[in-house]
Amino acid sequence: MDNDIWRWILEYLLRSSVPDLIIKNVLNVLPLSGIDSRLWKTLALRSIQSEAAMASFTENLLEYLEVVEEIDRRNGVAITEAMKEAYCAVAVDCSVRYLEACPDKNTRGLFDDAINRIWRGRVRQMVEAMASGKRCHLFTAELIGWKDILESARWDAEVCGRLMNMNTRKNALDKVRVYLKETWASMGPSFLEVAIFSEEKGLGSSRVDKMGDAELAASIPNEGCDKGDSESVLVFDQMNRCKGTLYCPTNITEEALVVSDGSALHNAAICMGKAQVAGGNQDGEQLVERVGSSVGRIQALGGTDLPQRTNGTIQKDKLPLKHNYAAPSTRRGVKIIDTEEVGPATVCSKNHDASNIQVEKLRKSLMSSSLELRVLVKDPLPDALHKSNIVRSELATKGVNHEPPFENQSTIVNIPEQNTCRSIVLYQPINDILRKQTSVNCSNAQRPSLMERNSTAHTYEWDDPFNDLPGGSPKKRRRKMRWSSEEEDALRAGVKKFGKGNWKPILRFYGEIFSKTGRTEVDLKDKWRNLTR
DNA sequence: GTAGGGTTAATA
DNA sequence: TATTAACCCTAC
Repeated sequence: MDNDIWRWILEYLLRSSVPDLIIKNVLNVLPLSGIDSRLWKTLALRSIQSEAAMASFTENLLEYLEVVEEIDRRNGVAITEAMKEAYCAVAVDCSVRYLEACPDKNTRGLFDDAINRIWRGRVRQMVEAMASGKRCHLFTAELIGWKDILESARWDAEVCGRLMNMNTRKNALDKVRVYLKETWASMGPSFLEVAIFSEEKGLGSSRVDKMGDAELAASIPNEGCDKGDSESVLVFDQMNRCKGTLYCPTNITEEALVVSDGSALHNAAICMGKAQVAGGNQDGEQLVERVGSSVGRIQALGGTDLPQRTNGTIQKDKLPLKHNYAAPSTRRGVKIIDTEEVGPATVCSKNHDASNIQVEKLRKSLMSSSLELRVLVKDPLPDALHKSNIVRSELATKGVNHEPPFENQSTIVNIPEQNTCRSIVLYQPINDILRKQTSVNCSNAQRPSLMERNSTAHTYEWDDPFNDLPGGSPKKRRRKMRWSSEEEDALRAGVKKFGKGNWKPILRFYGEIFSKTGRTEVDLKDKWRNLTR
């Protein structure tokens, strides 16, 4: 199956409310190669959401937040206050819980361990990183303040008592919820949802071409303020459900945009006027690479801040490179679809071939993909359960993750039962199930003796004159390239972040460093073996 | 994609 | 010459 399709499906599932167990099974069978940073971030956020849904945080969540922070930092995305606060609150809760579990001063070994892991480990590393000139956006004065408080709780009974009386879990839950809501909104909907929506609305299909101004205009809900001096922008929630039309009270009345990409909303891409959209071309039919603006702000439905441009200039380089902008010719608007793959973004007011190609590709691939998924992924719920909403609701009450969308959940902290489905383990080494199956299926396979010489490992050096001989000539052996300290540091950091054995994600994450010397994931594995010998 | 054994070349 | 690091190959 096309890697694009896998990514679209995975992103869609991660953004949906399907049970974690299904997602875990999908992750087990999906080829995780080619996962981009946005998808890693989505995976991390889903993991955070799963933990939050359980109303009980583990230190994994700190790891997830650190991963997201690094991804955001590398992509130039600002680290929000909500994220910093969530990190701090979770760190506090993950410490204080042991204080509650072992109130007796003589049995606080677990609390001491937590202090060592979190505050003398993670937080201290941040301090050291800052001291060495590195930027660590999760580091805050509040964090240091809590470090001192928690340290003093080890010997100060009064501080200890105060901490035990605090509801640190609810505070952490609240902070994480705020962070998630904000971040999901800023990321916008998944590509699949955008594609499906645009198909339903006719914006991404050829149907648009056949629609006239009036018909297309009628398809867009008009709610809110007076249209007279306003500009309409379709507003979508984080699940890409249309929330209605937003009329921007500006003086610019040329053309409004139909924006269905939340990330574009977040990253400021509301552009008014053909000439401005097209970068100066008055008929609006010119291709434009990137558009975006963050001049002024308007409040979108659902509380999302919608960056808005209010003057005649277009700021470029505000949006990611790979966006496709397609505008129906007959409607004053531009539809923005994040395809991740279409290369330099284009604004097409006459037609939207690029997005149509993507949607068509998706549609066709999904036909086969669904069959493949059915084969590969075994739904943990029996068919009978799928058919019974009553049983489903019963499961939901038992915490089998049929919870409502996160933003609709109560803020009351309910501790679920112990036997409920735990959160997804982020970056879990793939496929225990398949590995087991493979080992069973191949149990009778003939394996060479360990003492037998590996006759296939003969290779020839680069300069071997026989290397160029046609017809099965031996493969060239690469020149030896010694590992630099930068590479070694990146590898160590990668193993710490992603875990040993996840060489591909590490390679991709530190691609800037490893690509200089052309390292492969096997090289990383071999080097780690050398480092740990 | 990863693990692990084997090969090769550089170095002490 | 022994050791080590880097690279290769194959099974799973």
